[in-house]
Amino acid sequence: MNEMDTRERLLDAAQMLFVQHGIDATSLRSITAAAEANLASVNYHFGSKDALIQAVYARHLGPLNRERIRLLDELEASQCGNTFALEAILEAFLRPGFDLMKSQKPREFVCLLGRLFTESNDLRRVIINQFQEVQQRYFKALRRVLPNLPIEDLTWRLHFMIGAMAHTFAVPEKLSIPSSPDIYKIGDADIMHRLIAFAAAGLRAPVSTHNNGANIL
Amino acid sequence: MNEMDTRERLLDAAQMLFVQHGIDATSLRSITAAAEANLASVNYHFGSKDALIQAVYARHLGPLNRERIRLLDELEASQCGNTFALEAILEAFLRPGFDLMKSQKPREFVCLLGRLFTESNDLRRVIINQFQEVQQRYFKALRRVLPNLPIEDLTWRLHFMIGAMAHTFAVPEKLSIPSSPDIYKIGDADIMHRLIAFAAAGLRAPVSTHNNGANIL
DNA sequence: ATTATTTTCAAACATTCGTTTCATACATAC
DNA sequence: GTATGTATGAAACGAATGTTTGAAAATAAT
Repeated sequence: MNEMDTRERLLDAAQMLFVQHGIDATSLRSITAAAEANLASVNYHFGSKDALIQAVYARHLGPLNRERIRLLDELEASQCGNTFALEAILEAFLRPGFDLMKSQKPREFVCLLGRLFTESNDLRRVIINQFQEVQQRYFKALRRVLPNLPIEDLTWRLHFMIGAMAHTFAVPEKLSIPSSPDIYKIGDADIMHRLIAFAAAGLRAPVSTHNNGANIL
Repeated sequence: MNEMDTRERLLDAAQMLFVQHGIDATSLRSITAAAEANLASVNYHFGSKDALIQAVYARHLGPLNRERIRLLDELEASQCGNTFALEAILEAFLRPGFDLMKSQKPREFVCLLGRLFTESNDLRRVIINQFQEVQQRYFKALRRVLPNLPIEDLTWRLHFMIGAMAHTFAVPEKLSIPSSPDIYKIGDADIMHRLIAFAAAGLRAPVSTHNNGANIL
């Protein structure tokens, strides 16, 4: 049965080319050429190009969100009410994504994952719906840990954190540092812990009453 | 001279359609149809589709970055060394973008601005180069305000903040709140101040020595 | 071995794309 | 008025796209 081989090769090739040139700019011919398959194989195995795109996402997105739920279940079962609960919740949410970056091919996927929010509106809503259960579970967990944070503030701060995460996933190059020509080699786990520290502090920030920032004009 | 009218109408139509369907998925025919112009007008006024895309960005991106520089100049001239200097720097950086959201057509542009980092690799690098002066200026300013923050941490935390900003610009819908059916009406200035409070706290967070997060496994 | 099913292949399908051409209308300057 | 440079118009160009077709090849089942 050579079917699964071709299917997987098509998914891998599509994923790589989507990262490299974007989804819309990637043709079926370039995909099948990279996968050493026939042009018609995409329509045979997936039905259409759109179905192939969805399949590329579905391959890793389901397990990823399931892992996020599992880690939160595990955390809530342990019932540790210490002051680090916030960091623990954030790690449960972020770790599954960062874990994908450790191996080569899944690392390409997190790049697509980061771009998901800015992809064409049609595809986005289809896939983000699968994200709602995760979203609701973590929202409730965070509200329990941050009871004094107004719900609107929690909403926006979660929005900011997801933006930071998506940007870290999507943009491979960091900000180029002016005074340093070298590239910093940092493990993926370190990035995750930096993001956790950043987001935790941001979530714990005092709520601005009206105009907390200094007026610079 | 009807020339400028057509040019502007093409830019407006292109901007709107780019936001709606993405850049690659938008054809010259749909642009010229929306602008009530002839198909050949794009190639006449801009030379090519790529040049049109660059023109759409260049129309607002130049003034935006210049304003960021101007506000930082103004801030550094005032030399206020109080504890709110960090928030003032962040506001100088963020305000020009959020100000664009106040009027209708520029608001469409910030959506493109947020997507810029995840656009096709060719266009991105061309435009991001114009961002380097801004980047270096603010990096130095932040290093002065946060002298104890290691340079790698500052780099990553700036990366996170830019991700939060880009995500806020690019994604119109906020996180849907489970326990609240209504949509929160918040002014754009409030969003900016929320982001400033979030990012300032994140930038001031204590540096994690090695593994600051709680181990959830 | 023969049938049935699945997978691959080359070729062509009809559209759509960005771009070009050349003629026409319009404005301004001499 | 005539000439000149600018803008718009309709039509066509070649190339590339996603999809379909029908036959050949390969695999599985009887």
